[in-house]
Amino acid sequence: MPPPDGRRARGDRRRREILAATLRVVERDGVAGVGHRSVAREAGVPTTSTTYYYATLDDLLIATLTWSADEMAASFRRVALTPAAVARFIADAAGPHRGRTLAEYELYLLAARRPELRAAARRWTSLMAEVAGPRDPVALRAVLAGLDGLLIQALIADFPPMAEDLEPVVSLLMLGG
Amino acid sequence: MPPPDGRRARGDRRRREILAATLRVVERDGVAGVGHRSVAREAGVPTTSTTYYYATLDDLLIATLTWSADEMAASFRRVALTPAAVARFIADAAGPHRGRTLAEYELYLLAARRPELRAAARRWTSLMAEVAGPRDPVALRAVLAGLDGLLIQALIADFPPMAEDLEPVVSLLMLGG
DNA sequence: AGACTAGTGGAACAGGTGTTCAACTTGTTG
DNA sequence: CAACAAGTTGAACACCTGTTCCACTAGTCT
Repeated sequence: MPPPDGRRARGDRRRREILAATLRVVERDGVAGVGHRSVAREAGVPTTSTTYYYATLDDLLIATLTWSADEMAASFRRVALTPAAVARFIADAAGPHRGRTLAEYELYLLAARRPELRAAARRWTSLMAEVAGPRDPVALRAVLAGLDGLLIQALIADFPPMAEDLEPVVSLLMLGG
Repeated sequence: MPPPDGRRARGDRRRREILAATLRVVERDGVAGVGHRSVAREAGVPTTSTTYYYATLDDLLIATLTWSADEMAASFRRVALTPAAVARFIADAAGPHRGRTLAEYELYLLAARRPELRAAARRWTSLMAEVAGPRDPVALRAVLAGLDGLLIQALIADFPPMAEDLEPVVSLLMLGG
């Protein structure tokens, strides 16, 4: 294997820091708040380094949102497929991880206008489909749609819903299959 | 009744034209594309008239999105509560009325960050709840979430789904109640 | 008639934007 | 060592932004 290049190692670290800073900005101010300067300020680096690692703002945004979607999908993979556990996941997504969930739906909206982002946006639903195995596809679509709807509606509720309140709804949706 | 003031009549007309133009811009380019100049160009009016009728860009955006949400809710009111009709509604929303539906979800996202927009964003779900009457609230929430999810997933599909494909899923969701 | 009001629209201001450039440091390789 | 590559960064460019100002027209009212 090739000897590690110290420069590239530091570069990769900085690239990841910029990505993480961008995600924080999206969580706080939405996609609209992302700019070379705002991200650079958040990451504590000069303005030019964001353009060094991501030629255009679009590249930066796309890289950030797909990365975030991957992380969210991965975290969902660790959820047991019981109504209680899924209800807890939704409650957490709308509460403690609200910013991350918002970022996910910003990606949805961007994907609606840009085909190249769609695969990333569908990541967690297609992962779910894979995990669920070869069940009734109609029931599966119903569950996935229901969970997506519960999530987005939780985001525009005045107070984030509690897992106990979500559980019967989730249960009903999952029983459909 | 007071005699009509020609100036105010024209003014109101222009105000509505600006609103409609803003909605067209949102449909085409998203909330990000809304600016005094882009809207004015779309409406065929000088840049200053948008600020004359809506003091700030925010006012304009909020007025546009809540108006659009009201219209969408009203159009849903005319839908028969059968799986076939609802499936048709979703297919239309993701196909011919795609732009309008996208605008609706831009409002969702904005509402997630701004409490004052939430009532408007929840308009169509609360209207549905009212129409459905005093049914099982758990089943109702499941249906509403399912429809919302079907809509948003239809927006990030590679091809807008057809009503016939949606119908069994809608049917399953509605049978839950 | 004159006074008042609603609406119009061109010009401009101050500030922010994405991106480019070129000089620079630091690390790696022959 | 010299030659090259990777990364760093302040300054600057051209452009676009929201908003304000003000002179102006045209309806309405007494």
